[in-house]
Amino acid sequence: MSEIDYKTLSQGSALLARVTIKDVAAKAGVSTATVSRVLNSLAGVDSSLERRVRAAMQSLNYRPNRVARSLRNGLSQFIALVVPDIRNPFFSAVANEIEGLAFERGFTVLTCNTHDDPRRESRYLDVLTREAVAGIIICTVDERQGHVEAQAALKNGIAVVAIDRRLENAAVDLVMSDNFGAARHAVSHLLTRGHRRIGLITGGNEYAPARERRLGFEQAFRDFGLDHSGLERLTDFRDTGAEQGANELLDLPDPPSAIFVASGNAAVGAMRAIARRGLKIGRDVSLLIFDDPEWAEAINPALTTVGQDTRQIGSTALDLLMERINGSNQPIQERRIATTFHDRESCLDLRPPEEADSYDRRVEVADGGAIRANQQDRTPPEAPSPAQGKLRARRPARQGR
Amino acid sequence: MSEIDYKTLSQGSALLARVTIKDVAAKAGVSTATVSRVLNSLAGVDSSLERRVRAAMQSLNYRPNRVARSLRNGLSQFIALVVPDIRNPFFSAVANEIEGLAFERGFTVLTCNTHDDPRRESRYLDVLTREAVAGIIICTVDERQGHVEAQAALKNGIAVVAIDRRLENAAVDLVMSDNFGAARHAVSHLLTRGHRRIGLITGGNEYAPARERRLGFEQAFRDFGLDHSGLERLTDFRDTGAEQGANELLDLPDPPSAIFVASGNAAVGAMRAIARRGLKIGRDVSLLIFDDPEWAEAINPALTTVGQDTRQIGSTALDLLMERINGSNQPIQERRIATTFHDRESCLDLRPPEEADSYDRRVEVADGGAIRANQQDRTPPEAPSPAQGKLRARRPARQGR
DNA sequence: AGGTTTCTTGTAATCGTTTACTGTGACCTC
DNA sequence: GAGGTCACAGTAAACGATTACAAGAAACCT
Repeated sequence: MSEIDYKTLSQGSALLARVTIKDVAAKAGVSTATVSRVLNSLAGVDSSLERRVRAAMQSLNYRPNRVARSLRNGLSQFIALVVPDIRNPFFSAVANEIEGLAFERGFTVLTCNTHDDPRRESRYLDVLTREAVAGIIICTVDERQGHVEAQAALKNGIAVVAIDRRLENAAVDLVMSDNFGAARHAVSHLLTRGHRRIGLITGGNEYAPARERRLGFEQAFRDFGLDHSGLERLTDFRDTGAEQGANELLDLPDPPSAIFVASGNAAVGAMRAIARRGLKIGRDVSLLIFDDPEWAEAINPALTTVGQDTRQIGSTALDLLMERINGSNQPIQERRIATTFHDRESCLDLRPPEEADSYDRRVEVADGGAIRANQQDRTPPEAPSPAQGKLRARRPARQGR
Repeated sequence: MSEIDYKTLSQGSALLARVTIKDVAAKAGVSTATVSRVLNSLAGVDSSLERRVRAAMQSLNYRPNRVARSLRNGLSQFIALVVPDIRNPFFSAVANEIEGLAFERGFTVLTCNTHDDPRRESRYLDVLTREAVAGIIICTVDERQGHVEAQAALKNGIAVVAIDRRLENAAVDLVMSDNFGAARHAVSHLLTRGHRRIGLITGGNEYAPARERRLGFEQAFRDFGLDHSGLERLTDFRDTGAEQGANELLDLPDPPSAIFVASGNAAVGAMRAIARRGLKIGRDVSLLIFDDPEWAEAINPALTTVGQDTRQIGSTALDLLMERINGSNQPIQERRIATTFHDRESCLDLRPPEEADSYDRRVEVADGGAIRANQQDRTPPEAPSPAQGKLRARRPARQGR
């Protein structure tokens, strides 16, 4: 706040003389080694000296230089989060969780958008390695090839954890939702309510979550002793692809009575397609989506969704990463995170009223699709609790729509 | 890929011997100074030497150590983005833009969520200063106090640019939407269509954008020669506050015929309130929201919105920041970014059919609310082009609803 | 008292760059 | 040919921390 400040300020990028460990040492009348020891609270410093050092640090308002520390230690206090697109609510929610917890542990998060571009991903990983980040949490663009750069990072002592997508051939921990179980449960929900022609819009086979969700979709049909309807549309996880997929499905001579969209991003596209042709969700066509963005509950009709536990995914990934950073040699882990099924208003019950039974509105789904009632539910008159693993239709078929 | 790699890999955080500038110098038979000169493409290196050095770098696969460089230079290749909440689509869109452009310029982005907590913000700024980031783009939590830490950063030669919120008493550039004009235009839209009781849900007075949007709201009434309706609800920019505000408005004996929600986040809360009481947007109550999240267009009815130009905000902020980083001494700048009005389906036209005139569906709003037709429009049969600055109602009053 | 151990502190090397300064020829000029 | 300039390359000192090692003092033992 003195005049000097304004002078340097007006000089643009001129650097103020910063207070270093040397200044503290001089002020306290000790060596820099001692200051450093106090700084890192290493044992073996006389308490009177320590007090003097701390006082000096205080009065000089000393803040250690993190860059110098990184250079010396070979590791920084950064962790990186590498995702395809931070605008995707799923990723921004995960990012939010990771950032919050990391900060509390003294780490700062580097957010790296790859925009689904493998070259960008590898350039990022290269930079991150050179910045000596302590760890990387990554949702790779290319499950097959991503491991190359990841190995390089590992070789440099950087911890790596994969989220949401597999990193094949790389010895890294993985955290992702129980996609198979969630999809299976969701589609069972539709089948139970009489839907038989169910469309699926999902990403291509190259991503584990897309594969697993499709498999869950098909498994649900098998659980009911039905052939799956052949209404799968493998597009990408973006809204434009999904819009096209939805258009194709709705153009069919015998269109599906319900559509399961396997990602929140894609759901926007599907909804656009539905709206554009003047159809109403929950009346003309049922919609069930994977992911539970904030707005899904606020619109009319409120969407029935599969919510991923972004907080749990984020915190689990960070925990695993921290363990690795701290030198853990545990075997590679794969953690599956339970999802929550939010039964709202976008799925018609096609059964005649007398057959419709009550059910929970909010169900946690884990263990491959087995159903558990959620304690927080407001209206759990009777838990359905079907046969473990195998759900059975109560009625044979009944053509939807 | 050799056995050595796996050995170190299994040792957890053991560091591989990295190839340094010394190795390159040795291999090329020159001094480290020369290598550094080549690296930074400084003049005065014999071309044959340069070739040898480059060859050595190639064959050793040398990558400069960014941390060492930072320590020496006092500046890193990081820029930080400090925002209240990255989950807010507005911020994640801005972040996406900034990240993309920064990466192309060789910078990596640190994302810092303050969660609307001033202490967290100041702790972050402290860390960022110690990490010697090159620049900070910040949407402060506290317009009054934020400047303290920002000054500290400036003193350390770190460039600072404010977005979306003012940083009072700090000599930093500012980039934000033309909030006043956008709100004025949006509310004029409602007034033109016969709405008279218009609710406003916005953030408190402590934030410049909230203030400006409220002022724009009131100005629109004045433009029409009307008293503004006294239906303002100053809550916060979050969904819960907005939900409560909407409930209050809808509970009124004479509820508003339209509600203007001054932020996308808050809109979710307002919509929830509307849905919970079984009202239908665009039929029972008109809704107009600030911000244009992706889903606004996909739902039914599609929401009429004021879209902020997140790309322009991001790129302008980054440009200004880069100029400062490169030592620009330009006077402080304030850049206002034009918004785009998306006229969709959530606002009723209360006029009798014969009075309703055609209008543009998508209008860029700049210069304090003056209207310009947008070239991309599909249906511009006749530009309304009202008197500059002053809009006039074509009919006196007509009580809405 | 001498020797050994223990505890505390300091000295100085180190991390991988950048860069001010110095040195060394080559070339030019008078 | 002496003196001056220039272009290039190398030497070594930073940047600010950490830490192996040495040194000194105190305590303890025989």
